[in-house]
Amino acid sequence: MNIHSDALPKSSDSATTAATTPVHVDKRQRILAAALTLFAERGYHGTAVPEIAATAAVGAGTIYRHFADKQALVNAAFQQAKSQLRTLLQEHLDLQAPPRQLFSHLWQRLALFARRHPVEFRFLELHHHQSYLDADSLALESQVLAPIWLACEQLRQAGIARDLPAEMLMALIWGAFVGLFKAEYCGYLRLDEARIAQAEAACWATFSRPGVTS
Amino acid sequence: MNIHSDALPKSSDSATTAATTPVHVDKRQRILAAALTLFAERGYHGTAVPEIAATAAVGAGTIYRHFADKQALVNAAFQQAKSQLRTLLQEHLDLQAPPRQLFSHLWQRLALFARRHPVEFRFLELHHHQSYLDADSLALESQVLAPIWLACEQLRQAGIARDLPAEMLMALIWGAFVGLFKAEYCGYLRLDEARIAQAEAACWATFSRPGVTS
Amino acid sequence: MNIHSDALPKSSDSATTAATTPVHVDKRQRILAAALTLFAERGYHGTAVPEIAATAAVGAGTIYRHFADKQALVNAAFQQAKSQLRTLLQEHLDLQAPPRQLFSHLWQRLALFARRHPVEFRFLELHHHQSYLDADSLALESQVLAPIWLACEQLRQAGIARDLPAEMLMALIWGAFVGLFKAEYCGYLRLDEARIAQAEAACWATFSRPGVTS
Amino acid sequence: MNIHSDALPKSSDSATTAATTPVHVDKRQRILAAALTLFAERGYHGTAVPEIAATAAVGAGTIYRHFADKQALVNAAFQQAKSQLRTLLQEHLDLQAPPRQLFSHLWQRLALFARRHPVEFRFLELHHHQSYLDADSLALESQVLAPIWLACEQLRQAGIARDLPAEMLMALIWGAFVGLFKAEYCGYLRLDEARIAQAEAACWATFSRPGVTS
DNA sequence: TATGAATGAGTATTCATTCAT
DNA sequence: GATGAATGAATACTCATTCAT
Repeated sequence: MNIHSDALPKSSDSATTAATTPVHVDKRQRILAAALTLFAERGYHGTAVPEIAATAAVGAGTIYRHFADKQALVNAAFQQAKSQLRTLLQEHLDLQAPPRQLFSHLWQRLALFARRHPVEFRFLELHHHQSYLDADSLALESQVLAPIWLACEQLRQAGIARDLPAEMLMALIWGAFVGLFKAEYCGYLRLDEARIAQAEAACWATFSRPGVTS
Repeated sequence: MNIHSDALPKSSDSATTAATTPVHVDKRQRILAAALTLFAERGYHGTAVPEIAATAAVGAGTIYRHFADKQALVNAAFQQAKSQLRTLLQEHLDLQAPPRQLFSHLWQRLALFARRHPVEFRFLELHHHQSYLDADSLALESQVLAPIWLACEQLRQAGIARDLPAEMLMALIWGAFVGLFKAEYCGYLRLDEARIAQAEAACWATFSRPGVTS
Repeated sequence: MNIHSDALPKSSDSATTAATTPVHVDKRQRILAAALTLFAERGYHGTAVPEIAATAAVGAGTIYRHFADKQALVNAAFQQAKSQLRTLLQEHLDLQAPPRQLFSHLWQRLALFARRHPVEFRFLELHHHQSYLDADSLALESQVLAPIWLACEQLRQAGIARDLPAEMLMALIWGAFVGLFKAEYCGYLRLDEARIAQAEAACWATFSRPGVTS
Repeated sequence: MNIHSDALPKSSDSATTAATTPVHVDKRQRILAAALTLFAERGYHGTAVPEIAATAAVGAGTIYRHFADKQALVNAAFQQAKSQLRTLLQEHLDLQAPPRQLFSHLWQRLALFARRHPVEFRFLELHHHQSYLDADSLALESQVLAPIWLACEQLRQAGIARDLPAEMLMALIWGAFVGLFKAEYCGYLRLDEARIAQAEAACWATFSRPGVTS
C-alpha cells in the first residue's frame, strides 16, 4: 500500500517537473529517506522519532501526518526498499537466457542495488524478519523471492544447478553476496567491478553442478 | 534456560576453588545468558535491563554489581560469545592438514558452534553491533579472524584457494554459512548433517581454485 | 447533526438580511453547535479543536477566524447556551402571577429548555466550568439568576416560600431539576409530561412553606 | 479490587503503628489523594500525570509502579471515593428506624461525607458516568445505590414516600443535596448545621407523601 | 476568505540507573 | 552483597495554533 515510485527519476524530462511535485509527496519521501538512513545505522529501537524528523528537516508532528506511528513508518520504509530491490531484479530479466548468463545478470543486478541504494541494502539486511514488520511487508518479501526460487528449481531440474533445495542455493548465494558487501562496508575490503565479477564467478561454482562448464 | 557451561571452570570440587565465590560467578553467568538471549531476540535497544534481570532471576540492581552499565553488559556478552566461537574454531585445529580437510574441519566447527550455541550465533550475526561495541570487543573480532586469514593466504599462495584477497574469500564463505543458518532460523529450510556437508562441498567450490580436486 | 435553529433569525429571505453575510453566520453557528456537542460529551480538555472543525465541516483554521482561541470558543458556547436558557426562562414570565403558577411556569420552562436544547443543558450542567470561563460568562450566569432570586425573595417575604435564603431555595430546586434530567440521561428513568409535573409538585413542597396550599 | 481501607484510623491504637506503615502503601495513598484533588479541580483530561506526581511529591515514574496507566488511576480514585461514601452511608444504618428518622440519618451521613471528604464529594459528582470509568467502577456505583433504592421502594409501598419511582425520588433528593453543597462551594452561600437541617426538612417535603407528618 | 498541512510545546509512559534497606 | 522501589530523563505521540496557498 505504501509503495511509491522510487526517488530515482523515471522520465528524462522529470527534472523540469520537479518544481511542481507536490510538497506533500516530497516531505513524505524525505521522512522515508531519513528513517531508512537512521534505521539502517542504529536499528529500529535505537532510532528516536524526533531524530528522524530532524534529519528529514520537518517537525516531529509532521511524521504523524504521513504515518500512523513508528511501526507504520518502518514498514513503509521496508516496503519501499524491497520494492526497489524487486524492480531492479526483475528489470530486463530474461528467464530463458543461458544459465550462466542468467546467474550473472541477477548477480549484477544485486550489485547494482547495493551500489545505487546502499542504505536500503543495509536496512533490508538489518531488518530481515523483525517483530515489528507487518503482514504486508512479509508478503512482499516472498514476492521478491518467488521468481528466483522458480529459476533455481528449473536450473536444478535441468541438471545445471547443484542438486540441492532451491532454498539452500538461494541462502548460500544471497548469504555470500551479503557477506561480500558487508565486509566492504565494515572496511575489510574495497570492491570494484572486477572484484564483483570475480566473486560472481566464485559463487557460480557454489551454485552450479560440478562439471558444468562455467 | 540458556545457561551454558562456558570456558569458566565448573569442576565438581569448585567449592574449593577460592578466589571468586561460585554463587557470584553463577549469577554473572545467568545475567550474561539472559542478556544474550534477549539481545538476540529483540536487539540491544529493544531489550530493557529490568527484563534481563527478571529473566536471570536476579534483582535489577544486581546487574550493576557485575557490569558498569548496559553497554558493558552487551560487550561482555559479545566477548563471551566470540570467545566461545574462537575456542571451538581453534580446538583440534591442524593448520598443516590437507587443504580440503582443513576447510571441512573449519566448516564443521562453525556448524558445531551454530548448533551448540544457537543463541550466541544469532546474537553475533543477526545484529549490527557497531554503535555500542568497545575496543576490546572489536579487537577480539580480529583475533578470531586472524588465524583463518593466515590459512587462507597460505592456501592462495599454494595455488589451492582462488586467487582472491583472503578477506574476500572469508567474506563469501562466512556469508554463505550465515545465510544458510539464518534461512533455517527463518523457517525456509531444515538442516541436517547431510545438508550441512553438501553446503560445505558447494562452498569449497567457491573457495578453491577451479581445477583443484575436491 | 446537532445543529440547532437557535435564536438567530433564519427566515427564508435571509439572503437579503445584509450586515453579516449569512454564510459567515452559518459557519460560526456550525462551529458553536459542534463545540457544544463535543464539549458536552467529552468535556473541554477532552475535545480537540480539529475534531470540532471536522464535526462543523470547516477547516481547522476557520475556527480561528471566528474565535480568538479555544477558550474564547468555549466561552462563546457557554454564553450562547446560557442566553438560550435565559430567553426561555424570561419569555412569557409574569412575576405577578400566583406563586404556585409562577413556580410551575418556571419549572415548565426549565423542562422546555432541557427538551429543546438537550446538548446545551448537559453542557451547562455536566461539567464544572470554573477554570476556563471568563468574566463575561460569569456575569451572564448572575444575570440569569437575578430575576429568579428576586422572585424567591419576594415569595419568602410574602410568607409563601420557606423561610430560607433565596440562594438555598434556588440551589435545592435547581439541583433537584438537574438531578432529575441527569438521571434520565444516565438511563435510570424515562421522563414524560406527567412525570415532570409530578416532580414539580414534589419540588413545590420543598420550596413552599409548610401549610401553604399547593 | 483497588479498594483499600480509608485513610481514616480504624483502630484506636493505630497512631502507634503509623511508623511501621509500609512506605509503599503511603506513597500509593499520596498519589491517590493528589489525583483526587487535581481531578476534582480540573477534570480528568485537564490534569497532567506529572502534575499529580509533583503534588504527591513522588517521581513521575513512580505513579506507574502503582497504577497501570492514567485510566487505572482515575478508576482507583473513583472506587476509593465511592467506597468511602458507601461506608459512611451504611455505618449505623437502621433500615427499621422510623421513616423520618431514616431519611434524616441518610441526609446527615451524606452531609458528613461532604464535610469529611469534600474533595471526594466533588470528584464523584464531576466524574459521574464518564467514559474512562471501567466496569468495576460502574458496578460499585450500583452497589452504593441499591440499598437506598430498596428503602425508597419500601417507604413508597408503606404510603410514606410519594408515589413516584424510587429512581425519581433519589434523583430529586440527591440532586438537591448536590445542588446545595455545590452552591456553597461556588460561594453562593455558607452552610452550617442549622442550614443543613433546614434543607433536610425541605427535602423531606419533596420525598414524603403530602399529609404524612414530618 | 477559507483552508488544512505543518509545527513544536506538551502529554502519557518507559527504562537505565541509583540507593535505602 | 543483593534487592527492587524510586527516579527523572528520554521517548512516542497529540493537539492548539499558525500561515502559505
